[in-house]
Amino acid sequence: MPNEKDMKEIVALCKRRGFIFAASDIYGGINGFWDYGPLGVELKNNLRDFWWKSMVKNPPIGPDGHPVQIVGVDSSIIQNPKAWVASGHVGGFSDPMVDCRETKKRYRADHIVVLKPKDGGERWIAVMEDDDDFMAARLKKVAKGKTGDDFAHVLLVDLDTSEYAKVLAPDAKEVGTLTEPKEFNLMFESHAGPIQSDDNKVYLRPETAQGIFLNYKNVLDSSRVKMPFGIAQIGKAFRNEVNPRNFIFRSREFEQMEMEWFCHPDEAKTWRDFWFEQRMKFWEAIGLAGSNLIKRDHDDDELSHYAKEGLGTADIEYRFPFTAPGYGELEGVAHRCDFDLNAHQEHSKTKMQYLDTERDNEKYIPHVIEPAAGLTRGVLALICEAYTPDSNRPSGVYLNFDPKMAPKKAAILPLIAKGDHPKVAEKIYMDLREEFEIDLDIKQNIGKRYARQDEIGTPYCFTIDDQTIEDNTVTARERNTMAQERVSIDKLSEYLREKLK
RNA sequence: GCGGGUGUAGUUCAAUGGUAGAACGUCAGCCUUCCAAGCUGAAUAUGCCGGUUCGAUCCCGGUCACCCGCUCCA
Repeated sequence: MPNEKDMKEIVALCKRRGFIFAASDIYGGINGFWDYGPLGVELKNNLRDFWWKSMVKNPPIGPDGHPVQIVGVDSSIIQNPKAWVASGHVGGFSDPMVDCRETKKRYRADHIVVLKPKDGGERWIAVMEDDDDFMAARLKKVAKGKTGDDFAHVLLVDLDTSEYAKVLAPDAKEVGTLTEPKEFNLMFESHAGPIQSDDNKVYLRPETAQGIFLNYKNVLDSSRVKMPFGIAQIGKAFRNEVNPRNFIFRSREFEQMEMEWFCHPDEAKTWRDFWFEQRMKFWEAIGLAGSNLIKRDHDDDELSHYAKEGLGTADIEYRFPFTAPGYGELEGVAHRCDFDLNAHQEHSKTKMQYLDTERDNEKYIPHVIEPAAGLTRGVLALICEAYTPDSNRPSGVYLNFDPKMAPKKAAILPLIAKGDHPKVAEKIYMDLREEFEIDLDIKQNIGKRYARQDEIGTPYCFTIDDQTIEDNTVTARERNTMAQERVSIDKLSEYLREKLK
């Protein structure tokens, strides 16, 4: 299947050409961490800068026909731990899990209900919470037709672990196979200061959003922003994922691009719809168009703690090779209500109310619409989308990056490594590199060099030949079609500028 | 965290209880007027730790990493 996008080959290409390496490769790697190589960092920066431009520097026109207002921040990765208590991450970002020694299955301890026979029977039957079908089937099988009413219902987490010996696990045949609950804390911990104790325990942020909420008041007091407005941030975030998988898709250290849009509660729906549409346009503008990009609304039972009320969350998902025919999340647009500002107001005793002079001096805590995108997931989507096997060209594959995203915009290639060609090439290179990311490649035959540029997704190659010496034109070779045209040397900047729009 | 699989050069693959090979890629030189051409040469590998053995890349144990399936995934 020559035209299938094979994840193994994509990963190999990423390493071979310097996009993405396993972190600490020479020590055998480390699970859940990846490094960006010379081309990977260019690609990531291009995506990052395009996001910043489309949010902060040149934000879209709002529904009322006027440009919206968004400012940026860059907050610390480590915050006062109270911030994570207030945000709900200390309490809610960890789950107690139990394993079954017999069946090797794992369950959320707080989702298991234990049925204690009212007649004093010694076998306590564990079932999934809120799953009546499962309970009925289970009781039919192991309790001879008794019903739920014949039992006292107790949460597993409320049992003493010494009582686990009586518990029959949900899929087990024998009692007493459940392990003690283990905490799965998804937040990385460290210590601020050289002496480790509980007193100076700190967390590496699991999302960049809280750094925005913590600075909401500072920004409001210093920046002359008015409701509605946004605060944007790009940065690293850390999660102790149980099981990092799928290359850089689920890693323990990753990068987010988040914008918190503050607005009057009555306008939340308008802005939620507006931002979702804008975010779709963003990804489409850099090449993720078509059926590989979809919208998906979250089901009620998967909503975050902050989004249970309100309008919920809608994801923008991309069909990665490893999720196909399904999709994987690229970005979520959530209605966080006033959850975060309320929580911080309560915990920090700092007033988060906004005095809206344009609404008759109404005081309110604004609602938040949050478009939160994965930068590193975006990079992966761009690579997967661009990866194009093509048996008709020497490289066998090329990366069809949108020119705006391509790590190198053009390569300058003297046809022959001798005579005047290299001199002219170097001059063109020096001129163009002031404005664009440019490769200068002199050695080896021209076919090899075209092929190499195809593999790293360089959209244009400018080749210097004898005619160049006579009339100051070069051949411009286009990556996708391999078509060539002659362009005047003094028009090359303009040529690239036009193509990169 | 569980189960299964895989670890040999940058990549894709060979081979072997006793000197680890190839192709492509990379680098250098020659050649070359437009798509990995040709010639010459070079560098680079048995994931890591331990055991058995005279000798282990090969057998065994552990570990790490990756892949698949569960589980999990604010």
